[in-house]
Amino acid sequence: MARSTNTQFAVAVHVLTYLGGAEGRVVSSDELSASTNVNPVYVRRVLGPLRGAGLVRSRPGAHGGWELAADAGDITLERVWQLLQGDDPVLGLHGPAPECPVGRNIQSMLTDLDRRVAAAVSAELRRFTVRDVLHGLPVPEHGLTAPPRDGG
Amino acid sequence: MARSTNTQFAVAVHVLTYLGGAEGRVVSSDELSASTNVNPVYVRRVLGPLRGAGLVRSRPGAHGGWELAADAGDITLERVWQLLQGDDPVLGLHGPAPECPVGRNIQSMLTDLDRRVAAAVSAELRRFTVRDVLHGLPVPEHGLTAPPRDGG
DNA sequence: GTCATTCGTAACCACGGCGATTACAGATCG
DNA sequence: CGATCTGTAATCGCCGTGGTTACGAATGAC
Repeated sequence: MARSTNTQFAVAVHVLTYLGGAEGRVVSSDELSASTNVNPVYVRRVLGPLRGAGLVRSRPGAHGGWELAADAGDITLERVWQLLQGDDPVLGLHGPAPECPVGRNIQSMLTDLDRRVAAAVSAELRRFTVRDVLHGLPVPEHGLTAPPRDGG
Repeated sequence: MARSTNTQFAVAVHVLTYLGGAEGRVVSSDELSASTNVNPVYVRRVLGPLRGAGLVRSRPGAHGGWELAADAGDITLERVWQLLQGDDPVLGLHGPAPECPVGRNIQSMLTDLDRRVAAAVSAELRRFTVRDVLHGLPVPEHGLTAPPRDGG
């Protein structure tokens, strides 16, 4: 499934926010490493997909480093999540006995359920951008109060 | 954080659904193991917290086994999730440099964000019960379409 | 009472993911 | 040229997950 002890998303959001606060200054992965407290190599590894998606730019060589390639207000956390977690299951699935029809049916239900939960996570993350993290998350209007169940 | 390759939730839902379809019959962990394709010891380990919460009953000895202790329509998947995943972070957090004020601020933002996402997951899972998994998940009314962002 | 069955739980092991670390090639600037 | 910084591969240790074994206790059949 997606993560457990996977810190890529947290590191990515941290770095993006840091860059958003650096106002165009080019920041080395060493400096980013100092703030995130993770290895500079790991920082570059995490930032790779973000660069591929055009969220950040990097420049090698002396006085090189990283900077945002888009407005902080245009980078949703959903985008970051999707780039780093891809389509990994959120809930975690198992591999039921294929010869058991009951098991196979439950498996397809769980897969469907996972899709819905992943969509809920995406929807929540879509509400926030790097700018929000930088300036403080907006007060929640929904998301902490839950709708009633369907099947009740 | 919560899980990555953690299958406890999936196994639990599988077993609860299986028991819900067994209509009061007492089912051994060996039989549950055969359907879920995981070890019977692991089945019992996963079921432990559910028994503690009164969702299932177990009886040792000959002809012993497991049965539901509540109506399948009263067991929400949110309850199962909370019992097994507890308050583990959903997004996965890192440990930023404590001496960096920027880092500490971002950390608190990420913790807040994780709470919201966890609430969104809970809200989605609250819509479904074991009965829903048994009879088929209801058609989604919301959850696959996302609300607009706050901070835009 | 005796024995087979099943849960309860602890102990130990193997596998795999995560992130640190090292190493080295390529790019860039003074 | 030399210093700096990215890009990337290779390797390592740690830890969570789940499998496996083992043994005690509870229950029912006989």
